[in-house]
Amino acid sequence: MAKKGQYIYEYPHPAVTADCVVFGYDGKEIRVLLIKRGKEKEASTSAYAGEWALPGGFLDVERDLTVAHTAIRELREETLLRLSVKDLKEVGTYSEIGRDPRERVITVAHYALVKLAEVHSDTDAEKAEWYSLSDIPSLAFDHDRILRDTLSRLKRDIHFEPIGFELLPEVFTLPQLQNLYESILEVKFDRRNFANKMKHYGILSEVDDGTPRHGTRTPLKYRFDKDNYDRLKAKGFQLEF
Amino acid sequence: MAKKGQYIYEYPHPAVTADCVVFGYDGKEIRVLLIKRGKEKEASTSAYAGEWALPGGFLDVERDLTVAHTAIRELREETLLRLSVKDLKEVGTYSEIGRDPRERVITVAHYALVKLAEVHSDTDAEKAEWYSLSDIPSLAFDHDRILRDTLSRLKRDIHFEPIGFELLPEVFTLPQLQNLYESILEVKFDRRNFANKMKHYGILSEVDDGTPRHGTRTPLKYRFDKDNYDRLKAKGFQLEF
DNA sequence: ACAAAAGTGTTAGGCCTACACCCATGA
DNA sequence: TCATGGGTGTAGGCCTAACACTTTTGT
Repeated sequence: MAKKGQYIYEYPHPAVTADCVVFGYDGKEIRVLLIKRGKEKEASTSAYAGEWALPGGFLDVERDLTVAHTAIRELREETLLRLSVKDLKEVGTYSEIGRDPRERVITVAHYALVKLAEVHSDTDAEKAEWYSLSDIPSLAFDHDRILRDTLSRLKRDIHFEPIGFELLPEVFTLPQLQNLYESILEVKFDRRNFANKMKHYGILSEVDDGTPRHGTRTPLKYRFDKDNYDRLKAKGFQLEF
Repeated sequence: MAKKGQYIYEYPHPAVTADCVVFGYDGKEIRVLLIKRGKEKEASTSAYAGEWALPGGFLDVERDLTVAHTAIRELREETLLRLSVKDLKEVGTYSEIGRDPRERVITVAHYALVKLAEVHSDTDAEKAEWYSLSDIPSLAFDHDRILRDTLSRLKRDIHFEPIGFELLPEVFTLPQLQNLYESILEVKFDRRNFANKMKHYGILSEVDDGTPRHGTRTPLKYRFDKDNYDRLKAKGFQLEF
């Protein structure tokens, strides 16, 4: 962060922060990465000390190229998770007077999808934790609202974006994919129709891992066909459900 | 605005502005409201003096409840257009270092749809002007980019929102509605299919204005059935095109 | 042995798309 | 009278949704 000192303006300026809702999928349900705010009395930074919050922090006016950069920097510092700006989607701005008790703070909320299995071990640093959606504690500031809004956004985006790509491991099964959609949208699909539709899009390629497969009890493995997906997306499509 | 003085912070703070892309429909094409930036040397406010820009301005840290309030306040001051916060949709945040030559300025872009016919006369105040999309001058700051982004957003939103409600007068004709969709999406539709689909949704009610209508040369008049629309929207629908 | 998980194909109905003619008005 | 604009209906194709049985594994 820029060094502490005296910064003088002719008119009052707000502080700006970036927050990030990081979603992961543990194979069963969607989880969200939360951090525990430091209890230490660090002067003015102790608002909502000890409470859970979305990862995020103050814009470094002199160094952060955009607020998205703020978000990834804070994410790295607070949770050791290394994302890049293109992994983030902007959700919206929260600017109500009084949303931060210290001073006027405007935050820009983002969200990101990560392959939980692959980052899991990196992120137990410090005080970050993956919470199941059904189990979210009450959050600092207006972060409850931000999380709710972001969830609706995710539900909408899932129709247009390859959510599966980003939340599932490289190789996955159809039941996993279906379960992912079902848990985000909170609905149930017919197995056969789901498979038909997915195969029809032509964005899945079967992975032959050698195992002979006698029965059908063990699901087939697939991988996303990124090329086909990109081609499809370019022509403007949507995954219907 | 808050009174001028000396405002001191321990860390540098950015300035925050809100901008607004106001779309209107003149019965033929979509237009955008632009303002001409003051030429007068008002100290630091003279960036891009004399150029066209989106209406907008600085957040009043002490008085604007949210950045959306900033947008409607500035809109009123600069163009005499009176909108309310619920008329605005947030498009996104623009925060690149250097996007404003004066200091670090982060802007939150919004858009609004207005019934051009009904506000037209109020807005010729000062230096505001409605520009056809095919005729946009080059704009101050990164406002070109903001406008482009907002247009794509509008094209997306049109599938989910009752754009017609907000851009057309109370009473309108099917050809008008079709032309509106066609000019936003830059495509052409089959007249019969368009009419079938629209009527099928059940959100149009025919307006009987007494005229006997011999031929079919004069189009029928309709009004949106807001109740039906809201009901439809609540169950989650989308206008397909 | 029984319950749970996964693979697979067909049919009916609805929605989208393509398409042509008639009438009235204004030039 | 001719061109333009606007209203109207239908048939075919595609996509969606509903639906049952078999196999295997684990308990």
